[in-house]
Amino acid sequence: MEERIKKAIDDALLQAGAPEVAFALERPPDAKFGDYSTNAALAAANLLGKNPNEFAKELAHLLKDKLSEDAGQVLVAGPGFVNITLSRSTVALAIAEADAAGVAWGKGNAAERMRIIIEYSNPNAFKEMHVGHLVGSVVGEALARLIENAGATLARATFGGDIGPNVAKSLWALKRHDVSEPESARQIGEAYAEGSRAYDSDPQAKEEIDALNRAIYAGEDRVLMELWRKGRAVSVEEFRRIWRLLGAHFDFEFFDSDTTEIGMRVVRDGLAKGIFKKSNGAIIYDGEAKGVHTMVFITSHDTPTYEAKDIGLAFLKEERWPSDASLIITGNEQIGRFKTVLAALADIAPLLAAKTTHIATGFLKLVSGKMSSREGNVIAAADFIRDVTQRAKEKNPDPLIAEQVALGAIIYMILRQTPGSDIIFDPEKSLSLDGDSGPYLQYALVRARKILAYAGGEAGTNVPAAPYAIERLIMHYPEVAARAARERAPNLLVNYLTELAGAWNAFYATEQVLGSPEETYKQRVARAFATTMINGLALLGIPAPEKM
RNA sequence: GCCCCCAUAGUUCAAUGGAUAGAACAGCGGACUUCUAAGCCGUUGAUGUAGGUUCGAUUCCUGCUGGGGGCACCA
Repeated sequence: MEERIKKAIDDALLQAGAPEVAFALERPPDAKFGDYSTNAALAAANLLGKNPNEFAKELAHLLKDKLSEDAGQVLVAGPGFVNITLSRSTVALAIAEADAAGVAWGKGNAAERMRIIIEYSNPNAFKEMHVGHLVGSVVGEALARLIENAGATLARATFGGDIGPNVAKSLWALKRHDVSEPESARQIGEAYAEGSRAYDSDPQAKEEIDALNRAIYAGEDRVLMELWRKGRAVSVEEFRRIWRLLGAHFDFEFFDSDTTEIGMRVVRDGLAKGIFKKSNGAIIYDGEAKGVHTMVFITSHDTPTYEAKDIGLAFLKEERWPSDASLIITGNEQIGRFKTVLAALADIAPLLAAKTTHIATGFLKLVSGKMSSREGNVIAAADFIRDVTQRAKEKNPDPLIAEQVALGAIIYMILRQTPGSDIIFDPEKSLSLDGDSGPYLQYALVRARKILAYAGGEAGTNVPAAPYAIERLIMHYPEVAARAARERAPNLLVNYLTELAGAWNAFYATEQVLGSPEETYKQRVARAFATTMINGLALLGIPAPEKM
């Protein structure tokens, strides 16, 4: 639909003597302005030095003609917007299309020939996954699904930390307590906190931990490496459990230890070419000239920093899964770090750097302040999910439904905001199960499903004279899904689905479906709504319960 | 000290340079003998500050105030 209208506007502009004007075509802020609105006349009149209102009238006239039976009304409003209200039959056709398309409803082709690799979640083994880590997993998975829905061929990657000083801290404390068989992510996480405190307060511990770190890189101490392998396995098992809950899965699980060798090699090679330089025994990238932070890539102890590993990973990804674009999703505290890494990569491999994009997610913060695993005021991801599930059980004791509702609430909370901005939540009040929330969307769907369970017979006859508000919203779904993918902004889809659920709930409250004169048509609307909601929730990773 | 980000209602969030700045929660007030009240309807209430660009600024630019993040051997 959107494409047809765009084409008509292009043609009309050409005919009016204003070809190639950039314009916006959007859903107007208020339904009374119609189904589509364009500023084309404003833009063109500006360029031609004409009166916007008069030009808009001319354009509206031409458009009405070109759209023929699609257009019910084409009107000029405000400073010179051209507003298009579709005809009854065109809206009904869109609803029939949504109904018939099923799971294919809303699939796009904008990214059809693209191979895209997306990296997210990036947990640290030897630390417990806390609620903050949910953000990257949830945002990454939603983006992955949106981009896939836009037609791209996608690979999901995650880059886990399994080597480096933080690992040494955890192992140091485990050794201290003579643990040789770590049993839980919690135990390992607590060991990390202990090692971390000792590192900061006890000089002798610091020395031991630093030595341990080098020993892990060297990999020659068999007892130590055995403990490392076991601890890592326990951590990874926990990550996978949480990924499963969130519906995330990865084609590639990379680890630090996979990237150290190639990262070191590339950086040393860059040193020879003058891209990096030596400073106090370390190999650094001097970012001054490019306006980025100067950072160490290889330490004076000849161990790689995360920066060198990121460089190594970029090459490793390219080797394993060549792509047209590479997306890396991390917390926004890493923005500065990635500017340096990408600046360095641009010097080493310009093409690789050009197709790599860093996307920052917001930080999840407590009302009381920020969480820190060393200070121990963290909420473990697993505990958090369990607590919210518990609260959901107060309304519905069914364990499966409670879990679906809880995950819906958590994912919604994370995805509803503009990407990159911090998320603040109050663990006391916890998070919302009503109003603007995941369960609000789920509940609207469940009500539609209930009607459809009762309904039967063929649908689509008895079309009421004027479209319902819900119909006019449903038909915009493919455009919203496409835009959310293009702008890497799942919140656009969240906002839309919330509005959609509200329109459905209003419809539900005022319109009897079963037994009404327009029953068969209303059933079709209900099915089109359910299809849209199911597909939309799936893109976000929010479960779609059968009952609530 | 330098770099980046942010500031919208009591609170948590929206708003490709465009139309009367939208929701939700909290508050206040309603409806309902009907397909599930995690719902529906009504209502009170906001762009930090001073300028600039523009036909038009929450949006772009500059100063100020306030907050967050980052800045060589941590991730």
